[in-house]
Formats: sequence, structure tokens, C-alpha cells
Amino acid sequence: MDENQNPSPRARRKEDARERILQAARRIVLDEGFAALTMRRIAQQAGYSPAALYLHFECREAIARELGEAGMRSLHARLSEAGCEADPLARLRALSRAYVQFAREEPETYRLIFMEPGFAASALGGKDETGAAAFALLAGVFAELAAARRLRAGAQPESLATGLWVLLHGLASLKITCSAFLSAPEEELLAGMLDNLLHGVLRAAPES
Amino acid sequence: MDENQNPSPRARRKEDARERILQAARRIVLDEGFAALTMRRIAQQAGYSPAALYLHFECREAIARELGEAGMRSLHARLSEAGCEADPLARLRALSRAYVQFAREEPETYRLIFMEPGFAASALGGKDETGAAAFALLAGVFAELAAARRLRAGAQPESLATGLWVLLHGLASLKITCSAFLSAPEEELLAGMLDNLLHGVLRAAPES
DNA sequence: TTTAGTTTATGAACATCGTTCAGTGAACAG
DNA sequence: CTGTTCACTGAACGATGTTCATAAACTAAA
Repeated sequence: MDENQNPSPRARRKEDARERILQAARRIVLDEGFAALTMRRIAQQAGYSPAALYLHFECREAIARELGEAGMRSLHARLSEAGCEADPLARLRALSRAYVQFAREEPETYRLIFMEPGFAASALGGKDETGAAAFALLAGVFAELAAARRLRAGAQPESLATGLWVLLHGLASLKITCSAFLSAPEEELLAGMLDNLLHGVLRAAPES
Repeated sequence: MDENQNPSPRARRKEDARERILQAARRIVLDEGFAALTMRRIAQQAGYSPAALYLHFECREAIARELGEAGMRSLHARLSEAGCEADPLARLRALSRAYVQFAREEPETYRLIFMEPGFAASALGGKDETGAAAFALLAGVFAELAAARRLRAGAQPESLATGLWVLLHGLASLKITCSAFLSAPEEELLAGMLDNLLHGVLRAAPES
């Protein structure tokens, strides 16, 4: 089909409208939170009638889903940026910091991706390649450590990567829903947890 | 004031009504999920008119909050049951298993307590003693380990307890919102993560 | 340009949501 | 028995997601 090889003014304006609606929705989530993401509110912000949104999106959830996918791309970009550290241990710490930093700076986006029912399930479990790519960044660290024989016997890289994600998500989501509970600064908590993880997982005793 | 030292039939029936409403709400959350917790649905299930609920509760969120507190008591009870293990390491594993098991068996209750905005914050950060008691069960393990000098130098019991909660919550909540992502069985994942944690935290190398 | 057809946008409406309120009957106190 | 309080209801208000008939705007063919 016509991918983008002949952007007729029709299709162009339609794509513009879609993008403007998404932009309005993104702004609402950032400024007023996910709970404020209302069809009427989006329409008002985008300069449309509420009914007009249904010409470009199937339903409210479709908009939220697309917003979640964009958020996942944003998270992946941040992780990619942190993933250029050469040393795997430094990279692991950089990736972890970038992850919780994303959740801290855009809590409503993080909630939309990972804490609302029906989004994360399709984003990570389904065919979304961005989620898989983000996970691969974490898995790469442990794969590299395993290749260098720096993991203790019996440690499986994939399980470790999953465990790291569990840890990061636990910290990020608890900070969002239950910030009063995490008494210590999360950066400090994160550093301590990573230290524990590495102490338990690495073969030798690498300083830092 | 009159705590319960003169249960006039008036107050008794009022308390009964409250309890019946809560019971109906609990059933709805368990059977149809938290999203289905509607005032009209609760009223119908309890045999009341929707408006009648406001004679016993301030608003929908008040009902949900009370349900969340009851859920927290239930979680605390489960943890208490698992907390009678004498050996601290075995107790840690039992507590962890009980935690994720609760989240697996009552995911909607767990979501209500820890994943919805405005509940966990008040339950754990505020003056809710049940949440603090539940956390104390985890902290007790590490306090005991510290007293027996089985923790590695520099390991702070309180931080370790928080870290364990982070880990458990990460596993429980990812299982709920993103079950497709956790490929390995969660029991297996939990065991591996606990092993890593202990390997990194304990002084000697205790088998099992 | 005129005409026919498709696309885009709207306003009104429906069902459902949380919540409020005037009114109704029953249970209580004197 | 009487007057008052209490538990409860039906109807309503505003807001939600969504649909539909209708109108305006743009596109393509005559």
C-alpha cells in the first residue's frame, strides 16, 4: 500500500490531525495526570469536537495505548543513551538510574505504560518490539558478564535480567503509588539494592 | 465515647448495613475486578438504593479505602502465619512466598491496596498500623540476622527490608499488569532472586 | 466550471457513572 | 398517642465514553 511514497494532502492532513490529538493527550497526561485524560478534554485541547476524535481513533483506550507506546519508545531512548557505557557494571548502574529517573520525571507516563490494566500486557508480552529492545539492553549486561565468566556458577543471565527489571519496576512503582513509604532517597536505595545484587551474583569482588 | 459498651439496636443495624455493603463490595472486587466496583453495582448487590450507600459511607473512595484496609489486614494475617518459622532464612522465604501468593490469589485486592492512586500512600505512609506491622515482619528477619552477625559489613537491616519489599512488590505487580512478560514461573523467579539477595547479603555461605 | 462523491467535522443524543436532595415511611422518645 | 429522628428511596444534575444523522469541505470526474 502507499506507505509514505505519495503523501496526498488528504493523508497528510489526516496524519496531522492524529498527531495533534496525540500531542494534546500527551500534554494532558503530563500536566494533569492520566486520570484527567478525557475525550472531551482531549478534544478541547486539540481544538476539535469530542466526536471528531473517533474519526482518528477507535476509542479512548486506543489513544491511551498509542500514548503508552510512545512512552515506551521514550523510555527505550533513555535506556539506549545510558547503554553506551562500555563497562558492563557501570552500564548496569547507568541503565538502572535512567529507568527510575524516567519513572520519577514522568510518573503518569510510567503509570500508563506499566500500571494500568491492559497496556503493559500488550506492550511487553505481545509483539511490541520496543519493549523487547528495552529489555534486551538489560539482558545484554548480564550476557556480557556471563561471556566474561564473571557470574557465579548457576547464575542464568536471562533470569538475572528479569530480576533486575522486577527490582527496578518495584522501586519505580512504589515510588509512584506509595512515595511516603520509601523513607530513604530512591537513588540511595537503588544503589544499595544493586550492590546487594552484584555481591550475590558476581564471582570475584569487584570494587565500585 | 460508647465504643461498644451499649450496642443499641439502632447502632447495631447501622453497623450491619455497613458490613453488608462492604461485603457486597468485596465480592464485586473479587469476582469482577476493581474496575467493576460501581456504586450502583454495590447497591444492587447489597439490596439497597444507590443513594443509601451515602448514609453509611462518604463516597465511593471511602468504600474502596476500607476495602483496601481490610485487604491489608488479610495480607498481614497471611504474613503473620508465615512469620512463625523460627529460622530467619526459612522465615524470609516463607514470608516472601506468602506475599506473592496473596497477590496471585487476590490480584484485584492487591491492585486496590498498592497500585491504585491514593490508597497505598495513606495505608503505608500514613498512620495505618497494619501496614507498618506487615513491614515489621520483614524487617524482623534482617534485624535478627544482624543481631546474629550474619549480615555482611555495612548492610543496614532497614534498607534490606525495604529492598525486599521492593522486590516482592515488583514481582507481584508485574505479574498482575504484565503477566505475559514474566516467562518463568514466579515461584522460580522469586527463589532465584532471594538466593541472589542472600548471597549478596549474608556473611558466610549458608546452604539453603 | 459544474457535478457527484468521499472525507471530515459537528451537535444532539443515549447509557452509565458518582453524587445530591426533597420527600416518605418506619422506628424511636416523651 | 404524638412529635422527632432516622433509614431509605426516586428523581435529578453534571460528567463520562460513544454513536448517529447531518452539514460543510475537499476531491475527482464531467
